[in-house]
Amino acid sequence: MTRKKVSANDSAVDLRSLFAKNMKNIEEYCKEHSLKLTPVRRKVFELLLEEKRGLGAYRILDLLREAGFKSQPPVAYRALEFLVENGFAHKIGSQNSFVACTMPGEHHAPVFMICKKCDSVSEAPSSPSVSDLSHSLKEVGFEVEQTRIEAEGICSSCADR
Amino acid sequence: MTRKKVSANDSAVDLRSLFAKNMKNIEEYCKEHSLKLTPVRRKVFELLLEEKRGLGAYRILDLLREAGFKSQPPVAYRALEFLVENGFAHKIGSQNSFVACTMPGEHHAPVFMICKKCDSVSEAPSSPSVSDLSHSLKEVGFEVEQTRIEAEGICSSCADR
DNA sequence: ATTCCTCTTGATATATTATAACATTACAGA
DNA sequence: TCTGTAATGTTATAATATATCAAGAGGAAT
Repeated sequence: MTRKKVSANDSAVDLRSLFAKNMKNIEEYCKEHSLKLTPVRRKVFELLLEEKRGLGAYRILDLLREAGFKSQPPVAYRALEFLVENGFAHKIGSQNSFVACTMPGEHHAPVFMICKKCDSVSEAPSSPSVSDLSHSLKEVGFEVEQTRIEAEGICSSCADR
Repeated sequence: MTRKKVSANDSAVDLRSLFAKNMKNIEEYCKEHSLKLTPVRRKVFELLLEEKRGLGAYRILDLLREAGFKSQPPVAYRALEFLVENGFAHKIGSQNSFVACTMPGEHHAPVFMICKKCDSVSEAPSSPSVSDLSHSLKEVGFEVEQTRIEAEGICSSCADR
């Protein structure tokens, strides 16, 4: 199995275009569903996209202020609430932090991989085992509406080192 | 399939004996591993056992006080830390609450069923789909050390109503 | 039994995370 | 333009969690 070598520059380009793509996704989605992607909301989403770790609400608040918004806590929480409600972001329960979601609006059962070394949080491609889980819980009489899975461990880049 | 009718009284008996069994389990486990099940720790575990919902640290603190302990927040958090570290309790990330675990010390991948109606939190018998999950994450390069799964939905008693 | 060490608890203060409540502004539709 | 709804601004405070240092309790080594 040969693999093309990726230079740092290439990956920077990748990141930028990925960023643009995500931004575009959310814009379109909001237009289609008549949701208002206001400046604060957009900025918070940007901040989440730019950071591979989860961001706490107060960290976001700081970043908003650095970006010129003169915000108080509720501003950050409201923006996060909007993003989470509409599926643009997820809350990571185990660390009270937030991450961007790249599949706006798609009702999916997120699986998060949280690296103990570098704190990165990434969303796994949703796996069939999740629906297996719902089925097996149904057999115990529990009707699943939503699942949230957080896996702690070591991410591939940290394992490589 | 015939089913024996269970009276309220029977189930109360069941609950009491289950309680005793769990208490005994943890006592034995502590003895075997030379862990100190001090009065506060024991009481907190009792409180968790008695409550089917998750208990917040400050709720526990109140209950400790009602029980005659003159405790400050760190006391509750320390006891909870002890219980969680040793596998006697779990923290429910999505609600910052704690529940008793009935399989002391056994290294398992807990699955919680959280009822939206009655707030009950119960631990599901661990299902094979969880190890499937670990495998599929391994294929993405992530080495899972621990998983925490929280499923929200409707429990069987609430569904019956 | 005394000393020493370690673990646990006591107590105070403070950090961090989150929301309640109400005033103001923005903006779409009648 | 009026008017209603949604969004933001602002202040205050609630809820959750930890840092720090002092004091006590109990085991094990001498």
